[in-house]
This record gives sequence, C-alpha cells and structure tokens, in this order.
Amino acid sequence: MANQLSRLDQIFSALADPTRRGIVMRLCAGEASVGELADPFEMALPSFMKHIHVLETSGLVQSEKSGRVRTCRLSPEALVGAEDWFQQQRATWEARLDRFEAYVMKLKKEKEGAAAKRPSRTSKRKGAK
Amino acid sequence: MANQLSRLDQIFSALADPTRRGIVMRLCAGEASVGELADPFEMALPSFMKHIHVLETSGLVQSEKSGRVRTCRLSPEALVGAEDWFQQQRATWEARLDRFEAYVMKLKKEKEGAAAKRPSRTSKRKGAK
DNA sequence: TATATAGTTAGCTCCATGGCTAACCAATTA
DNA sequence: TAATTGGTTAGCCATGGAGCTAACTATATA
Repeated sequence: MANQLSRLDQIFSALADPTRRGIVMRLCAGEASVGELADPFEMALPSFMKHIHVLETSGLVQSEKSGRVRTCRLSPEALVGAEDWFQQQRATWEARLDRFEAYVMKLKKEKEGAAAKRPSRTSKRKGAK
Repeated sequence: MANQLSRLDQIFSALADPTRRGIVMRLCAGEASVGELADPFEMALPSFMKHIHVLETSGLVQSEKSGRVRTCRLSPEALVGAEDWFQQQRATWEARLDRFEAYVMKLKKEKEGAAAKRPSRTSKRKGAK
C-alpha cells in the first residue's frame, strides 16, 4: 500500500516543484498561515493545500491549526538532511579529484623525467576558472 | 511546447529517484560506462537509459560515446548549484533565528527587569543539540 | 563474414502528480 | 442568529514518469 519512499525521495521530489520551493523559501523567513502562503500563487486553494500536504509528509513543514487558521512553519532538520547528502557527494567527489590531481602530478613528474630526451610539450586544460 | 522547467526543478526531480541518486553517487567516484552503471540495478536497459537521459537533461551528468560504449561522468556544477540553494535557504533561516534569539533576549531582559517583583521562571528550549 | 556486445528506438502499460470545481464544515464577526 | 472567512473533502481529468518487451543499429571479435 504505502509505497515506502525514502525520506530523501520525498524531500527531493517535494523540492522539485517551484510552488513548493516558493513555500519553503517563504517559510524560511518565518511562519505563516495557509492563506498568507497561498496568496502569491494563482491557484485554487485545494490545489495549493495539496502542496502543503506534500511538504508536510516530506517532513519539510509542520503545521498546526488553532481556531480556523492553520499555521505552517519550516522544520529545518529535513532541509539540513538533504543538504548533508550534497556534502557527502561533494566529499567523495573532491577526494577523487585530489587523487586525480596527485596522479596528474605523478604523470607530470615522469614526463619531466623523460623530457631530457624529447622536446617538451605543455599539456593544456580547458576552462580552468 | 517545451515545458521550460527551471534548472532547479530538473535537478531536484532528477535526484528524487533512488536509482538516479545511485548513479550520481557512483559517478562521484569516477566516470563509468552505461553498462557498468546499470550492472547493480535489476532493471531492463531501456528503462535504465531513461534515467541516464534524465540526468543528462538535468545537467547533472554528461556522456560521450566512443565506439559502441558510452561513458558517463558527473558534471558537478549542477550539483553545486543545488547545494547553493540549500545554503541560501539556511542563510535566511538562520538570520531569522538570530533575530528571534535577539528578540527572546530582549524579552528576557524585560522580564528580568520586572522579576524583582515576581518569582523568576527560566524559559526552556527543547532539542538544543 | 558471422556472431556477440553495447546501446538505442518504438511503443505499450500503470499509476502518481498537479490542476480544477463543487460542496461542505467550523470558527469569527455583524 | 445570519453571514463571512479560512480551510477541507470528494471527485474528476490530463499529463508525465517509471517500468516493460520487442526489434533494431552499430561496433568489436572470432
């Protein structure tokens, strides 16, 4: 029944929608009612509420109702969780780059070792900003 | 015609799928052929190729074919772009928290000012790791 | 040249997503 | 108590995403 999506699945697919990113951005600035949140969007309320619901089940947003107004706030743990994923990827990716750089340096050294015999040729890299 | 999804839409929805996150993680460790990438996944090749294609149009992955083998590599700019989005959210969110904290401090001070008359009560915060 | 390998294309299902309207509570406010 | 406001529920529809099989192309290899 329940498709048992992983937490990251839910967070990323929640953030894949511009309306929902808009909501999250708005909530980063502070809590707000559903009406306030919906105001900037040209969309029927029920449609909008679905977005809120998606954000809630993803764990990005919490809400509570008092009287007839529902107030939403960000729950940043989820956001941070996703951010962590990127940092992990970057870590392994940068580690590899370091190794690659070391490898290139080694190649370069070997080349320079052999360069005494042949005319030298500097290697080129494109787009090194 | 072309639905003109924003770059972030594409990146996040690309990362919303565990197969595709798997591919990205694998590619963080270095380039690989489609076959190598597909190997760990129990999935027909055409289905798998769709994932590769999604990753390519999102800008997360680049590939080139030489002979009959297509080699894929990460293009990290896209990843970094998404990571940036989180950092921006976090920035505004933390700025708010700072302001909030300042506000709480102010309240606290005012309270302490009045505390000479009434018994003091320390405010509590839950989950301050 | 025949066979195997590595992708690719075409085309089909299924169901999740994003939007809508209409009708419906339940608190406020007049 | 009647009307308004703020949200909710139900249900419809169109699109797109993720998977499949079958058949095809192009490059290596025997």
